[in-house]
Amino acid sequence: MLAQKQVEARMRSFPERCRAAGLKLTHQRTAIFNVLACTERHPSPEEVYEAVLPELPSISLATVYKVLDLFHRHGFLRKVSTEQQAARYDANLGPHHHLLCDRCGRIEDVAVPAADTLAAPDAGDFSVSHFDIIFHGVCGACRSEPAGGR
Amino acid sequence: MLAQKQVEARMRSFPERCRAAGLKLTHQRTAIFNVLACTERHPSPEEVYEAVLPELPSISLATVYKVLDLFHRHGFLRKVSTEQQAARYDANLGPHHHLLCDRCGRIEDVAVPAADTLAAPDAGDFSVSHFDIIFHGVCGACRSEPAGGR
DNA sequence: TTAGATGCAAATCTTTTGCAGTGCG
DNA sequence: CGCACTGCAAAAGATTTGCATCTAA
Repeated sequence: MLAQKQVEARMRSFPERCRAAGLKLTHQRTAIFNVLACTERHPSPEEVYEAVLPELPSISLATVYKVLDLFHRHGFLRKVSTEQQAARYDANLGPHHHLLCDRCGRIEDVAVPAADTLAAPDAGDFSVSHFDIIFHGVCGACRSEPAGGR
Repeated sequence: MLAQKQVEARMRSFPERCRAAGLKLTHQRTAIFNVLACTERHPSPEEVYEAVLPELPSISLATVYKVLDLFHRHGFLRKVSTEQQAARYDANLGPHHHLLCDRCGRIEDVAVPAADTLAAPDAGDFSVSHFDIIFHGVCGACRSEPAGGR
């Protein structure tokens, strides 16, 4: 599952990574990162908040949101989407996947012939029905735009 | 891109599909489905609402939400996620993808060795940086549960 | 005729923002 | 000490719900 060694390695390098990124090392950030480093559960901001609450009773949910976003922007965390709250609809039921522009949010369809052969992996006790692939990138329009900036 | 023929085919079969699903055919539903059938833009509920407004000035956003959800549950539409509002975080930055239980929302990591060879497809003017695969299914815990229910 | 659908308004939830106070470097 | 960070409260969005009214079948 989640090797203890791996958790330790992630935590050990955390202060240095913050320094490298020019981020101050605070209790809140350490606690939040620790929660994420110790789990494979992919918690929501709310869940992260609840997980750090015992340790930092005065932390605010807004801080959790800010820190998660910060970590994500610095590549410390991955953001995983679940459709649960996403709400983008598509009437094209044929086999295809999506290109998502990380800059402007535009979504386009892509055919991915190679995906046909992509068998559901060893999914343990999960019974897989189908899968979606999201290719992240920057669309032509955004790429040709002057400045980037978030 | 989106062949006129395809749009027509989708719209032509719509009444029958509603009947088959035991859904009443209303102006609102037809207009909403038509918007989705004519676009590849993957609109949000809000965008769908605005698109049907000229035709049905008195439609409410709540109806759009209800109808989209209904269509999705009946398999008329795909729901595409974008992370933009999803907010599930993961500190595992290594190559892996995700299993999502459609029943309870649980997310698990999966290694997908075959995905390594999955090249970014012909993405037009999109420059792809990375991709995520979400395998949908039902987890063991949910599968062994008595009733299903939404 | 009537079960199912809509529209409205209010309630919920999630996420973001502004700002004053705090603490890391 | 100064600037970045936090906490709070309020704002802004997104989505859902209850209910009276309407309408497709």
